[in-house]
Formats: sequence, C-alpha cells, structure tokens
Amino acid sequence: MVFCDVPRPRNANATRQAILEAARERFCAESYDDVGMRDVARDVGVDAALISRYFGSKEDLFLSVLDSCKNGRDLMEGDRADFGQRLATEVVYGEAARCEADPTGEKMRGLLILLRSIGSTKAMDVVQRTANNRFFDPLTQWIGGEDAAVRARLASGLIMGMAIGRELSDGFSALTEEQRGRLRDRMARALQGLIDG
Amino acid sequence: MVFCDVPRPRNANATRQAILEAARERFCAESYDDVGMRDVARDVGVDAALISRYFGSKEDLFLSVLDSCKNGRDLMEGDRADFGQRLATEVVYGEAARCEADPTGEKMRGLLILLRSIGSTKAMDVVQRTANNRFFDPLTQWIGGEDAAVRARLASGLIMGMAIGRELSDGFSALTEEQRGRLRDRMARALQGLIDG
DNA sequence: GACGCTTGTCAACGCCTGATGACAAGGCCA
DNA sequence: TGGCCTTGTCATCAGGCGTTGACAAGCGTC
Repeated sequence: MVFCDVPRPRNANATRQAILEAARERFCAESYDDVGMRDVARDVGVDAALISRYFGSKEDLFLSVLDSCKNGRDLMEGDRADFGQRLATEVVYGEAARCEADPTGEKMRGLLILLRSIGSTKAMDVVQRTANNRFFDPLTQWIGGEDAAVRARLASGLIMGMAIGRELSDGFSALTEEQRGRLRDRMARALQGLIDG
Repeated sequence: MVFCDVPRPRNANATRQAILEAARERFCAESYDDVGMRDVARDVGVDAALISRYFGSKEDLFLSVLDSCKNGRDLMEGDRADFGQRLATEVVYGEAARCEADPTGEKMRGLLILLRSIGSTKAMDVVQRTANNRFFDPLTQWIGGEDAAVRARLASGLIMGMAIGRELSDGFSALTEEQRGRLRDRMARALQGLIDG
C-alpha cells in the first residue's frame, strides 16, 4: 500500500498497539491458522520479528487480541427487552447494521474471532476457554432464573449458528430484502423468548 | 500401530476406498488445514504420494470425501413429526445417542465435516457450495410452505450453532444429565416449531 | 520365464511458517 | 561528542506442507 512512508516513529507502546489492532482485524477476517505473523507485520509496516519480541508467540498474540476485545457482557448491555432485536439485527445484517448501537461492530468482534478460529486445533484451548469465560458464563448469569444455563446454551447456539450461516451464504444474499427482515424478526423473537423464560 | 503387518494386497479399488474412509474420519475430527496427507496415508498404511495420484490434490480429496457422505436429505428422512426430537438428540448427545436411528452417526457426518472446516480459507469455496447444495437447499425444499427459506435458515443455524456449542463445551459437560435432557427438549421443540410453521 | 502394465515406495523439491540471534539506527544523557 | 539503552531490521533456522517424477515390486499374459 504505502511504500514510501515516513519511517515509523520510535514508540514501543504505539507500535505494540498498532500490532494489536492489525492482528485483531486479521483474526476477525481469517482463522488462526490462516493469519500469518508476516501478514500482520506488513499491515503495520514492521518486521515480523518485532511481533515475536513484543508478544512472545503467535498464540500469545491471539490471546492478547482476545483480551483486548469487548467482553461478551457488552453484548448484553442496553435494554433487556430489546436484546433479541439487537442481536438478531447485528447477526442478520452484519456490518450493514453498524450505525446506531454498535457503529464499529466492536461488540461482536470477540465472538467473531472465536467463530473464525473454531476448528483450528492449535487455537482450540484458547478458544474454548474464552468462549466459556467471556460468553457462555456471562450470558448464563445475565439470563438468570430457571434453567438459565440451558436457555443460555440455546441462545448462544442460535447466535453462533446464524452468524456462521451468514458467512456460509454471503450475508443471506439468496434471500430477498423482505425475507431478511422476517428472518431478523423470527430470530429476535426466538432469542427474546429464551431471555424472558 | 501395526508395524509388522502383512503388505497391503494390491487392489487399487480397495486402497482408494480405504483412503477415502480414513480421510473422512480425519476431516470429521480435524479441520481441512489440520489434516495432513501424510496423516491420512499413515492411517491407511500407505505412502502419501499415492493419495495424490488417486485423488489429484488435497482439495479434490476433500471434495470426494464430502461427496461420499450422506446427503443432507438423509437427515430429514423418517417421521416428520419427530424431526426436532431426532436432530436435537443427535446434536445434544452426539455419539452417545448413536444407537437406534443412526448407529454410526453417519447422517451427521457430512455436516460435521463442513463445520470443522469453516474458517479455512482454502476450503471455503467447497464448504460454501456443499453447505448450500446439500444442506440449506434440501432443507428449504423439505420444509416447504410459507417462508420456507427463512425457517430453513433458522433451523440450520440452530443445528449448526448447537453442534458448535457442543464442541466448545466438551459435550455440554458442564450441564447435569437433567439439564441436558431439558436442553434436548427445548431444542427439539424449537426445531419442530420451525418445521411445522 | 520374460514382458509389460499396475500398484506402491522413496527421495526430493519448492514453498511457507513461526521463531531466533546478530546487527543497524534512533534518541536520550552526560 | 561519545556512550548506551531502546527500537527495529535482516538473514537465517528448523520444520512442516502438498506435490512430483524416478524407481521397485507384484501379477497377469503371452
């Protein structure tokens, strides 16, 4: 992209932060295995060796990225009566809906990264742990009441599955605009039903 | 495992079949990227070069494996009124439930392979195409009626998401036996509701 | 028994990956 | 200006991958 840029100012903190952000974007778009240290380094305009020095290993970088992401708890902030609608909109419309409550899609980012790297045996430990600590458990606690654990599993399953279905079908491009709307509404209702009991 | 076996009888068809089955098992347990040609070859007791000769490339092997799996349509055979219960049992209990209708878990295998390799950019094309041709489309057609496409998306999303949730949490091991039962029942009801309209 | 096709092995190639240690250059301080 | 710690680069390593073409061995046929 930029091959005649001014040299990066010597600032370890800023560089570290830039690496973290570039990695976050990469891990959000590709799986753990498909993201290369050299790719991230190129995005930042830095040598790959520097990443190793700052973050240790690739797995540590992945962990740092996950830590830097919004907690699953952030998905639940806001009016409880709107939870289904909010989540369904985010999942069905994806980036297109990022204008009001979550302009950058930041709240979903952590979950997206986890979903991307499901299946990678190298990242499995981290993915499992993070999914439980930062997604399933907070959701269970937030739902509360009778059968909270069961309902949380169903809700998160629906969210994850629809997010994946969206990936598998190019953002539900085979559906008409009207159908997407009904998909959103049905999903919202299903989610809300799980929240309300 | 077996280092002093009798040499494999010279039978191209049988060898090809053995490779296909070993690959199917591998792709069912690991992602496209994590499965190595040498791994599959070792399982069969054959040199990796032979796989390349028989199947062309790794991607072709993956495609052959998917083709050899039960079609998504097989998931829907059986009593329509039991669809939710059958699928929910399969997904929630996994291998433990493979005794009656689907003793080998064969019917779910194709879907599992797709889920495992979601996220691998190298396999994405094949995964997308197969998911649509052999899973989404048949399900939509089978559901039929008003809003079939939308309901099919929701149903498949729920199935995929719960299957992934099961992977992420070691077969819902954090839930009690009773909770797993309720999870199954709730999921069955949700699915059946989507089928019935 | 020798030819010839089929079936399978072996060694190697080119490429890519994450990681390492030696080295260059910026910038602060005396 | 000269030393020194920090920040970043470069060449390189060991290891893994899928794939290839040359070679060995089995087996039917003449």
